[in-house]
Amino acid sequence: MGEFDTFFRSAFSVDKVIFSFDGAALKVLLIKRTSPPYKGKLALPGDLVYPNEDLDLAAKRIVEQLTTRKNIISEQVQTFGMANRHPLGRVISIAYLSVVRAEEFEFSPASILQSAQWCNVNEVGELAFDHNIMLLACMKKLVEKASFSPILYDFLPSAFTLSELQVLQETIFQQPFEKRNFRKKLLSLGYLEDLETMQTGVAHRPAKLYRLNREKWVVG
Amino acid sequence: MGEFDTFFRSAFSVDKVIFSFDGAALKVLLIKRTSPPYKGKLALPGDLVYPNEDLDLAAKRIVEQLTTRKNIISEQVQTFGMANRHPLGRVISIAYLSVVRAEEFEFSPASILQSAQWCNVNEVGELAFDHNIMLLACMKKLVEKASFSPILYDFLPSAFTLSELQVLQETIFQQPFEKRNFRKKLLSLGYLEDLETMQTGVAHRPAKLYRLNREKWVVG
DNA sequence: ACAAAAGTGTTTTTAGTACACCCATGC
DNA sequence: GCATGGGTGTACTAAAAACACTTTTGT
Repeated sequence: MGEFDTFFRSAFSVDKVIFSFDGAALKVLLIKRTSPPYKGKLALPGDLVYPNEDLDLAAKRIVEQLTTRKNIISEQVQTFGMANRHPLGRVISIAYLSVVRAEEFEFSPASILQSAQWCNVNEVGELAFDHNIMLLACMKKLVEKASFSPILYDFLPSAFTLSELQVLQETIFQQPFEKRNFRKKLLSLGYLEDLETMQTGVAHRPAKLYRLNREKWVVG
Repeated sequence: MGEFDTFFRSAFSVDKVIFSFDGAALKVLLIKRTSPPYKGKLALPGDLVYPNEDLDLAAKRIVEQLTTRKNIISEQVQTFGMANRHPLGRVISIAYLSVVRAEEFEFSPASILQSAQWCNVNEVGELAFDHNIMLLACMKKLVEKASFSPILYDFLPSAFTLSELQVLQETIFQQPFEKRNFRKKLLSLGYLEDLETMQTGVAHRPAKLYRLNREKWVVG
């Protein structure tokens, strides 16, 4: 038996963990599977990778099949390769992470057919395949990245208030921050720009709006 | 054409980035390829994954083919999946990282046949496949992990001096540390135990030996 | 005695923590 | 005018940075 017969009998898939934030909780995009295996079960959106398709492009394709938006960044997180993880054959799966704003992530007809929905990450229940483990790995990665990259700002609109940012960080890091120290710290970092405009239509003193200046971001 | 024919024509391999430290520089284990493609070229050790073999076990197997030692920990780093990365077919490769002591990593007959050798990571030249990129990704991962896990202690013998530890950290983080502050910091962390023995046979004041108490390690 | 690396204390600077009150808007 | 969240300053504490000399061994 030649190498081809022995080894070239496998497939790989990409599964997407797409996060958003609704102002109170971290959400993940799930679909209801329309075909076996695990038909009818909630799962992460994903697909097999075409034989001549780069992995990163497969991740991009899967996102673009779900929404009418373009240019969403995908980041590889981890590969899941237990021999028995897929009931129909040897399929390893590479988990990719994206962070989006739900308001801008308009569902495509294809994702509506699959009952795409935003679920609170703490209330997803049992998912198809090893997708619960994938979700946990991506949540961990998100927390890691949050300390060293501007990834959390992808959850927010381009203009946001410091309170919105604080609630987001408290949700992701799962700890409360003291208001004055939080504001002092963030403004001292120098990458938030005061837009010199205000919230409107709120039943309390309106907050200043800020934007992230990515050029001024420095690691750490 | 069914799903099987379309998709189940791929293979995956595991490539190992095995690091050691010779007291001055970070080293990586390379072999000389004995078969095409890239025959005769330096490469990371790796192999195709068997159809019913877990990925993590494949990583373990590849390490165990290289040395007479057992129980070496492998950690998954990143998956490389450009469609054209392997000249003979669609093969994605999962890079795994290990940290070992070269003194204890006795080469097996198989690795001697492949001219296994420790190369300074800054002097590897052009490697087979996309292995230069893999090496860089694993070096980055090593630096990341070094801040949050006791991985660097796998480079050191069980009894080591603070100076050895300092040189190691300076090499990995590529920055010098001030001696007194370095020692104060590390001893304050509380996970180094004074073995109450000394170096012998050195032409200067002998240093105290310490060991890592992994139970006392705390994250951060 | 000298070369070579080990070992140690104190001051200064910086970053983090804790804490309480006034402000602007919608209703 | 009152409820709601926005916005600010200062004192205290802990950690990090800077810095120079003495000690122990082999040769």
